[in-house]
Amino acid sequence: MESQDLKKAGLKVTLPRMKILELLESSEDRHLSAEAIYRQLLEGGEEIGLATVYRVLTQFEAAGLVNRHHFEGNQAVFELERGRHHDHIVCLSCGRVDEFTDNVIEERQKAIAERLGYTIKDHALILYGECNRDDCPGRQKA
Amino acid sequence: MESQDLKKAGLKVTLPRMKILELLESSEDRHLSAEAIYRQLLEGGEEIGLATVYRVLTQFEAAGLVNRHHFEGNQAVFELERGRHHDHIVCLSCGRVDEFTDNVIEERQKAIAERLGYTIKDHALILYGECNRDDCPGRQKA
DNA sequence: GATACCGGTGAGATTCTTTCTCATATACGA
DNA sequence: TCGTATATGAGAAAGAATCTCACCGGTATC
Repeated sequence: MESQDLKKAGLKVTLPRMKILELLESSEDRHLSAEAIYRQLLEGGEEIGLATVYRVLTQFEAAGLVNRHHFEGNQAVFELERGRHHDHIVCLSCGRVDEFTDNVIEERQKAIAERLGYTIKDHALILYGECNRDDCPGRQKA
Repeated sequence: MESQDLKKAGLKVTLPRMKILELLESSEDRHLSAEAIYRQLLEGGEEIGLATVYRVLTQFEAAGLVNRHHFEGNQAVFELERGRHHDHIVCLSCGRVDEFTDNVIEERQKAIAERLGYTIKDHALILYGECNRDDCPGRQKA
């Protein structure tokens, strides 16, 4: 029930917000750019402006409903916050994104920040590589 | 002798390239945006266009002379490659950047990539926080 | 039930960073 | 020194994200 999420976040339940939230929840690809969301909404017959998509996503981010990532490339991507922190590994050839967590790394990060005199607020750990999927264009046919 | 570096990188020794390289080597702040470099060149009386700064930095990056980072904020920053890989911790209040390395993290990253079926090409690990310097605007006077 | 209010929206303009275009200037081997 | 390929500078252009502002739709008020 997405409308609950919106109300909980202190946001009015409006059609664009609902549609965007639905799309984020149902999309196979968990990491979507604002443009991609906009396009899919148009294809779905919705009359939602790009400005609204950006606005809503920014509100969602502020409300903690989504996370914004800046992977390689120009546009930011958004993913639904699902309560489990994770980092990302991105295929440079096909754009595929996998998620992972590593407690050892998390602990080391905290220790490093403390040692250097920082109060850590956030972190970005992104690995870039080539994946081994058959349909990845970067893959040499074996 | 910067001109050696340029020749080694297969780049013609031109005035803009020399000046930009010198600036990167002598700057107190190791992480400079293209704009910042451009401004400092102008202040130094050089007649170098912004387009040239971007072009040269991109060439330097391709030649492995500099690294490009996308920290929080809109502009990329560039730093001279000094042969020692390191990650970054950035103060969200004052923009200060510190560098660190952690072999444990590096090893874990490799293991994770392998486990997920990726050949790792690069990685970005950036910690964001508040530093404890006296002159940091984010600091509460103690 | 009519009306005033207020946040939300869409379209386009705007900003900002970065890249591109192209005429001119420069480096460097012959 | 000359010739040619390459580099440069200025401005135009592209691309992402934000801002402006008139309009629209609920909601509250009477």
